Amino acid sequence: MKHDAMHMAGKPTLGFRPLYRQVRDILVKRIADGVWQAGQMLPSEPEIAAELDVSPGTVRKALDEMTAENLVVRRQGRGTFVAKHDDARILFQFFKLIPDSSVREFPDSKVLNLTSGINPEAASQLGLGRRDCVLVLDRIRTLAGQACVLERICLPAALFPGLEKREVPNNLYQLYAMEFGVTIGHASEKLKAVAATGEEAQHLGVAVGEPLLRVDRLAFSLDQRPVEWRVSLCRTDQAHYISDLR
Amino acid sequence: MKHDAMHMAGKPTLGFRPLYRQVRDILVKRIADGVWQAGQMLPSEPEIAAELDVSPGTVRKALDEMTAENLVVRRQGRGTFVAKHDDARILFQFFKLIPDSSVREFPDSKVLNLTSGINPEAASQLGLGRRDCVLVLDRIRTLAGQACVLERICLPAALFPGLEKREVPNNLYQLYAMEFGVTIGHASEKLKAVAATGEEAQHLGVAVGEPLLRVDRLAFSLDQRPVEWRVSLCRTDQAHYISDLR
DNA sequence: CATCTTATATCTTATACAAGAGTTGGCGAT
DNA sequence: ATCGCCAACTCTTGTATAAGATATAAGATG
Repeated sequence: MKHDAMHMAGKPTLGFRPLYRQVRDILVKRIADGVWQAGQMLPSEPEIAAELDVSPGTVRKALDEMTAENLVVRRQGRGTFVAKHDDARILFQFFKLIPDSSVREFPDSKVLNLTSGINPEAASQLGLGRRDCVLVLDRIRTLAGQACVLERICLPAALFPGLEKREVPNNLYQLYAMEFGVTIGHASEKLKAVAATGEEAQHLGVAVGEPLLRVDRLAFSLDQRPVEWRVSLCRTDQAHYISDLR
Repeated sequence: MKHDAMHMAGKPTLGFRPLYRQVRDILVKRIADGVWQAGQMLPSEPEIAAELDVSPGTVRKALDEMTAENLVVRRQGRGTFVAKHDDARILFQFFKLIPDSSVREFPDSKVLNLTSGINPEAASQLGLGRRDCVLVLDRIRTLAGQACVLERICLPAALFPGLEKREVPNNLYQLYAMEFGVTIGHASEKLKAVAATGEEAQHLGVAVGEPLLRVDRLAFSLDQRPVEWRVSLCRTDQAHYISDLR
């Protein structure tokens, strides 16, 4: 009775999704749509199960996957909560640069520039039309008292209306989620070592030609669409980028 | 009856491990000890369950975790197999450098040097005594026809007896597993951008001072002990290092 | 104010059945 | 008699569900 979906098409296995994955999709969509907001507690597993008319174990398996993706946080005896980008664990999910000889810390930011306009290269990266409006934010970040990262962040203007006229906070991904309903789910980064150009060197306080770590990041929202393109140039003389291979 | 372990100590919760995790530990140990070798098929879930006197679902949950850690590979209808380092998926688990404009490929290697002796710095990284013997392997790797990576690999000599007198293959982690019973479970890498020194520049065919990506990797065996320290210097003018953030 | 009870959340374990993948053996055509 | 095909069998992992254990916090109780 529960497997009607798989028998609708001609071939049973084509287009079939397990029940727990369908449940997962429903729950993810609710978070993406802001029905359940960051930090908020979800209904209990039995409640969700009753509402969707599945067994609690199936809901649980859906939440297992979402936990593995850092989308929700579970606490036994308390409940299940939508992951928030200011939790210590989630904060460093997307910030991989740490000082060589001290504990992990979150950097300060100073905005250099914030404009909007046509930008074919960024539009292409973000999967937009060549003439779609793109927001471009330049800023410099400070780690352990030293100017350390110079970055350019490109966003689809359509998704972030009014961002230009706003005070830009340090924690961008929290802003995206709270004010614009855009939750970053994952990102893929490409790293290179490059030589500092004149302007870059000046901003970071290093000599021209000095090696910098160039991090090219494309970040995706919960519905798997690219929503941020970011290129960061990092001094790595007193810090390093960490990557865990499992 | 199954929870005796938790009642032995004063506090119930201290030192208590769920049954499925105990099963996981047993299975991991069997792989680590070579009882089940790379590529080999494990007994079926019901068989393992009967042998350990737990329910199949418990074995299954243990294998779920091991699958997530890339330790085993499951194939519906076929069986569960110990992960092998020449499977396409596992191969690139530990090799993150890919050419800018072509498909992923695995590099060739040419050994420059292989020695053994005292090396306090490497010994410290590997958690050995300062005077324990360390193997040091220098080699250069070629990607898409271009000398691309210059790396130094340090190993505890005690774990790899006779490695010095042996032909060193391209795929080291497969060698560790097959010939020395050492399976790499995970690794943590620290990345920096550095300037090429004279010798480095010569080996890689770049100018002195050219930016290189320096990857400092510590790799751990299944029992969580560091067994390989590797520093790789990479040209990134035609390749990049990828990192997925989830 | 400390302790116990209770309600409710997640966590663990168990069981039944479905789906995928070889293997085997029957059966007909050649 | 032999080859090829296909159905049935049997083994595997995958999915769905349910019941009891454990953890947490709030309220009752002394």
